[in-house]
Amino acid sequence: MARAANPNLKQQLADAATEIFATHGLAAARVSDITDRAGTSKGAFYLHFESKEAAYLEIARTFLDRLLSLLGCQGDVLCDPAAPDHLEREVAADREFMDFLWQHRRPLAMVLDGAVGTPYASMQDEFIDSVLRHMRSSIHLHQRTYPHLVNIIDPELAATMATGIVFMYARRIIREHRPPFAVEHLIAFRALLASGNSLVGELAASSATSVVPAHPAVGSSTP
Amino acid sequence: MARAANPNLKQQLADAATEIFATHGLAAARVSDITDRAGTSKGAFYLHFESKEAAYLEIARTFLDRLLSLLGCQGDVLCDPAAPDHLEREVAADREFMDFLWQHRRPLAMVLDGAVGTPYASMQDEFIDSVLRHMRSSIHLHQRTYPHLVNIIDPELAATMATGIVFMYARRIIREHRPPFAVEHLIAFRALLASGNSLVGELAASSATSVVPAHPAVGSSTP
DNA sequence: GCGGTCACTGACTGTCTGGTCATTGACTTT
DNA sequence: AAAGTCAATGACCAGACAGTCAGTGACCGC
Repeated sequence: MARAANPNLKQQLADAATEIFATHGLAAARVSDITDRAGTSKGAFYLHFESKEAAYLEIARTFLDRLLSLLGCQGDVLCDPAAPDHLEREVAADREFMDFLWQHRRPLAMVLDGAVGTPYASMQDEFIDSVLRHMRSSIHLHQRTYPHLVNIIDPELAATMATGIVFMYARRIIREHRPPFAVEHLIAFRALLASGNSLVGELAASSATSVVPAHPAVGSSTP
Repeated sequence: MARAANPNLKQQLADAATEIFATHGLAAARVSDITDRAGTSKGAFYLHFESKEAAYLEIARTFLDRLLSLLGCQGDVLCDPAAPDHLEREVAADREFMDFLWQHRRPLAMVLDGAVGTPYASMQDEFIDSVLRHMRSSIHLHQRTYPHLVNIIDPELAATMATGIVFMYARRIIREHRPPFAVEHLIAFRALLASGNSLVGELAASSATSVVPAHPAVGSSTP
């Protein structure tokens, strides 16, 4: 054996690359920017990464896989809307998700902003699609808990709105570098759905005539 | 006088540049890509634009100014929520706005995706801020028309949700190159607000006990 | 403390592209 | 039709940067 490799070097390079990709984008990022920031040399970079593009791909993939894994786990935990602590679990899951985005705001910025004009531009779409799918299935579960929900709002609109809230949150943490108060927006949105459901329920109960048909689901958008 | 300049050349160059910037981003766009697409020479490009960056700035600025102008005009037209045709006007304004984004989807893509790592990256924020401001004032007007609205939803959350819907729409037209059915989502969202307002109103009327305090505005987020 | 291995270095190369400018030739004026 | 003007061209230049590789010396086993 000879001198041992620095076990942290690849991670240092990945961290530096994440920051540079997030602020400059893939095309404008210089490998020398990355190695300067990591306090190492260009040669070291190419010992650990095939190319600048390969480094981008590896870092972005790792981030997206973690995100998908988190959303997958949440889906498993929340799959039973009849559980007594389901609401608490859901709020906890939302907070965990928003916190995940906050903790990973640099790779998030990199994926959302960094790869225009490259074969990796589709990663932004992958992020949006993942969140949208997650929200669709989440809203689908809500429909079991809140029986009147389907009379109030088209599920696709609700999922789009929830995803839009997440996206607005993402843009804000990317820009302001601090967690905005808007963490609560997603939770508030869910509370709104619950509120709407119980309002319709109470109204149906207190009124002789069924009012529900007068308020059909708005925004039905199945093409 | 000598030979006359081609009066369309600058516009041809701007159109080509918009497309190239939208697909490649500012950093990765080549001036030769632009001139090839416009069917002209590099020299001609520099007769009309100071530099690649200046061309980006001019095109993006023109787009954003048109957007601001549209939103400003809409604000003027809609400032009287007591007008009898106010609802129709509002729906028309929303459709006009969504259609504007569709018609200008290439400069939109350019502004949203194209300028990471340059001094022009802030234009994406300018777009979001403009829409958010527009939605805030729009929701503010709703509060006069729908007196119970303030009991249902925090105005800031509502504005964020509306902006999120617009953003989701923008991302979709950029990706799919065809107007999604989601044009109706914004209009449906407004209908939802109206619906919620009348539900609370009906419930308050039909119930002896005031139910409204049981459903305070959710997501109050004034920091 | 010596020889061997290999992680790491950074000067160097080739390529790519933003921007320039001498030249061309289309069109006008006389 | 000759002279003059200037829009437009594209070969060229200079600088920047991705990626290479011969060299260095830190660390290991002996």
